[in-house]
Amino acid sequence: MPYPKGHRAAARAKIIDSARRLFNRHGFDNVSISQIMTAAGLTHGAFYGYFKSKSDLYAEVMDCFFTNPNWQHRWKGVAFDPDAKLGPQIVEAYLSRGHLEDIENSCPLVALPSDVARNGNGPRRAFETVFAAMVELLARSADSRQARDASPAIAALCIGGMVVARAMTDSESADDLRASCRRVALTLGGWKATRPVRRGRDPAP
Amino acid sequence: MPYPKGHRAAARAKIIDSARRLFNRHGFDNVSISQIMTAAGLTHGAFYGYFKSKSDLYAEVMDCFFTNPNWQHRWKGVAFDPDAKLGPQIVEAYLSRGHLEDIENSCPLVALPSDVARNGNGPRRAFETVFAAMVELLARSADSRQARDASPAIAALCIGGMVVARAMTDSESADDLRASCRRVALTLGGWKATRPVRRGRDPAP
DNA sequence: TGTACATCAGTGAACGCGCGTTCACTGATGTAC
DNA sequence: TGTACATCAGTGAACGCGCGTTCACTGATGTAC
Repeated sequence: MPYPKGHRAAARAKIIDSARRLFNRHGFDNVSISQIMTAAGLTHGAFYGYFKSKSDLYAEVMDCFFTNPNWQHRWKGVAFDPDAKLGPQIVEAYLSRGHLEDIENSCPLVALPSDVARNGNGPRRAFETVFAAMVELLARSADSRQARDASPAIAALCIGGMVVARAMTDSESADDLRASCRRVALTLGGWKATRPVRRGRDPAP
Repeated sequence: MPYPKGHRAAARAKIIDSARRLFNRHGFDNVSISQIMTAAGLTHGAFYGYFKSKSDLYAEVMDCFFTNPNWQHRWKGVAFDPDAKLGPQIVEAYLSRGHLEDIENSCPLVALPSDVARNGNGPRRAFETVFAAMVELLARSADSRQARDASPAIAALCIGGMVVARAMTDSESADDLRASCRRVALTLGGWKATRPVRRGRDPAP
């Protein structure tokens, strides 16, 4: 045991974290193994000591938003109130300017849907799982049958709004779109506007 | 004038059409100039007689859904009723199984949003224009101020629903999601369910 | 406590490959006579 | 109508480059004595 216990696990986690940030920013196919490994503080050759191939990484990178029990920690600068309803807080956080701008820590449902759709079943199943987890969280906060039935649409609305807002050049149009989606999403869920406490100086959306 | 009049324009259009189909299916970065030119019946060297560079093609490929005056012809197998409201017909067509499966002729807002977000301002502006055209068409069919204000969210809902449905492995989940989005989108627009006449054997969504 | 050693995480040169782009050349065409 | 020619759309070899992947090797480490 020439290296400290947990060394390999820590290195592996660091590689996945580097890959997540780079994939979110540039997409699966525009990130090389060298870039990932350099960002993780290693050289490209070490990669194959941890993963069978580049495509093996795909599914692992998805494991973050909503499925991980610690999912709330993925939202930098947002403190969720565990005593209040989670649904409206998720909608607010999802459509926030923070989430729009923090590409690296973005929800993969927003950053990578086209890449996932073009790749194998591994990443697609991971994507499905994350989406199902998001829908489930929203449905749990629904008071009426109508609102519960609308949960998949509320999730699709949040994702679609962010995907389109990210593609826009004009930040004012993007703000308008986020505001429109936010209002409609909260109405669909039967929720009043809430605002999760922000830790940073992040201006309100 | 050693070649027939219009020869160049026709060849150029064919290259753009090949590029559109290939980009929709594989994404911007996974399609080579050779592939595009071969699909257009030419060799890769001829490309630079038509375009300055590969990225020059991006914006041109977006010019289809909604912005082109002939946009209705882009929907294969769907006949729009010009005497009825267009809004609900667009929602139905957008969230149809036909649109889900016909990747090559997909609306670029669904097929390419992540690619656009990662590329320069040219494709992004083209994307914005197509989105604005879609919102405008939806808003024109709105009867109330409330429905008109919801138009951007309706568009985002249609796009988000399709983007997520395309990423799913399970076609039943995808069908459920499309149905949920369709129902909610029609309600938001204040529209009753309509069904555009289908020319093909395409089963109803 | 000090030293010799076995372990194995990590290195970096090398591979074949396809990419975007360039450019000297080819050859089918419409035109002029 | 027949021929010689100028035009220019298209060809395909060549370029430098970075990719994913392999593998013989290095060298820092914890362990045994």
